[in-house]
Amino acid sequence: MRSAPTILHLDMDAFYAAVEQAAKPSLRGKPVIVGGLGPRGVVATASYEARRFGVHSAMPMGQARRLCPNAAYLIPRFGLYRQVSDVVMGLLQELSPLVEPLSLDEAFVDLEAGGTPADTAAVREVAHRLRADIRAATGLSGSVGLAGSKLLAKIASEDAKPDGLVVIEPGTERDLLAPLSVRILPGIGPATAETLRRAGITTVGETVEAGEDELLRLLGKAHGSALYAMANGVDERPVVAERDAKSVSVEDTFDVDLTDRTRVQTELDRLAERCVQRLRAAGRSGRTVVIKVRSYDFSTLTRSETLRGPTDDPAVVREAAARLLDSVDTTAGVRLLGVGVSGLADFTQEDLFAQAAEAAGAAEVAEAAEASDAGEAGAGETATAAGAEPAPGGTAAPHQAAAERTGAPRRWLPGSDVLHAVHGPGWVQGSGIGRVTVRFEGPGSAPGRVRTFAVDDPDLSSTDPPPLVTTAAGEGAPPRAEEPVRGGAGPDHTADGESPAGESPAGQPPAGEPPAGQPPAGRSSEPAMRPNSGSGAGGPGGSEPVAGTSRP
DNA sequence: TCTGGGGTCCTAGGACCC
DNA sequence: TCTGGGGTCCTAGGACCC
Repeated sequence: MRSAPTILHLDMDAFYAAVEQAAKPSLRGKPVIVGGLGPRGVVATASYEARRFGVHSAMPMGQARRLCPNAAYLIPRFGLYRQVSDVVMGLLQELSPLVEPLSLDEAFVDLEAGGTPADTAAVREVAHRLRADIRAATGLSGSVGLAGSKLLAKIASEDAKPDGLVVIEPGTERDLLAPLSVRILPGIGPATAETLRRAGITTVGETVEAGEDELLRLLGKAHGSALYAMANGVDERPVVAERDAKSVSVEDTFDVDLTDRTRVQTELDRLAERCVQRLRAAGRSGRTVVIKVRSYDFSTLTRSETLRGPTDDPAVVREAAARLLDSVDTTAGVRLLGVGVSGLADFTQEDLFAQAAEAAGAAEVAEAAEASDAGEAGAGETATAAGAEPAPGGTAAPHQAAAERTGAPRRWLPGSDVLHAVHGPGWVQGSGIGRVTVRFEGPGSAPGRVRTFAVDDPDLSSTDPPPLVTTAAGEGAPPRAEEPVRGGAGPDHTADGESPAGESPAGQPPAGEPPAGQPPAGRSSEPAMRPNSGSGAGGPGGSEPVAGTSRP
């Protein structure tokens, strides 16, 4: 525990949705929902405007559509989000060498390790400047929590949302936590909360009163003692800059359950290939191959096999996966398949050569070459799979790749960027029945017009997203009104932000019109994402999901 | 239109070894 | 030819997080 609030937690506000709003002026101030658009998709992020309708992360997309039928529904574009994330993480790196990213939109920073004086006024000033810098560099808002531990810093940033800054002064932790639900503590999910509830424990204060012995009895050793410490505001976890991944995995949920055993095997092979590509891209190899099979009824099983030594050979992983599948009955229908590799070791390219030479297996080498060729054939899909981020959407990609190979009509995915020979840059608002609707606007433009084309219009092509902020200084971001610090009574830089996390669903919209009037500039390199929606021929209803039904 | 995808950590039983 | 007691590895499942 620290005597000054020098641990910072940054959480970008409704990140994916906010990026899309920054990129698409006509969506600013409107409900935007990013997630899988297939029949089994879920919400990844809902903008604050959409949250007012009750839409939230992890909600099935069908339910979101019922609650908020007029929202713009968009497929996630992780390449773009990663670019923006890199900018934000770069700003954090300037504050301290100890930056621990938790995801694309969240990170801890140890300000003390970065030389910030250990007093509240100094860290508050750093956080204030950080938020302004993030807005200037990305046009987006982030919420910041400052406290003496990770636990409290994260609670503080949650309390600060959206677009705020909350400081929790060391010494106030226990009193602040006592009335809150146990669910705010990390590691307490639905199941643990229910176990505690049955024991009459619902708040953090009641957790403390129950005592450590009782918690150990209820939850076991590791969980119980961790909970007891946290409930008392004790959290000594350090900010850790870099952690090596311990496993790599890929999985696909299918639009329709797979029943044909040959198809199941084919999909498993594909997943093994994708998994190995990711493994290799990370320069790693692994010893344990895992497959995951989710059945029609959502029951899930895993099977694993540990090899004699680490591998990154696609054939080896594919064959292990196939062996594992032999022991699984799939006749009733497979909803999801996954392949993973764990027990990771560092595996440099040199090691690979050594291994290949040693094995002297010409066959092995040939196979590896063949596999990497096959990988390149997938173009956009491969680029996605090679990234560190999940492929978007709930639907398997193979149909799309197949469509491109056979010259079938292109799919225009909602939200994706396009370029028209006459009208310039825009984005796909929706498509179906041989038509595609494009809105012509970009991050720096005014809200644009909509036009409709035939899906095979030769003037229309896919393109990379333009950068959100194209300025070099200049009048980049508009100066924001003074920071809306919560609970901060008094101008003194001392304790504020004890306002309990109420999360009013009617909170202000994420303010922030990014700079206007900038011409869209150079390209960035977003890998083409083709998560595919709908299954090849004759999908249900024969039309595709349409984004942004709101009228111009 | 019920429930994504990529991870981490923990537990528990059995095999195996000393 | 009644079984003690670790320690480690492997496998499977589950809770949790973003």
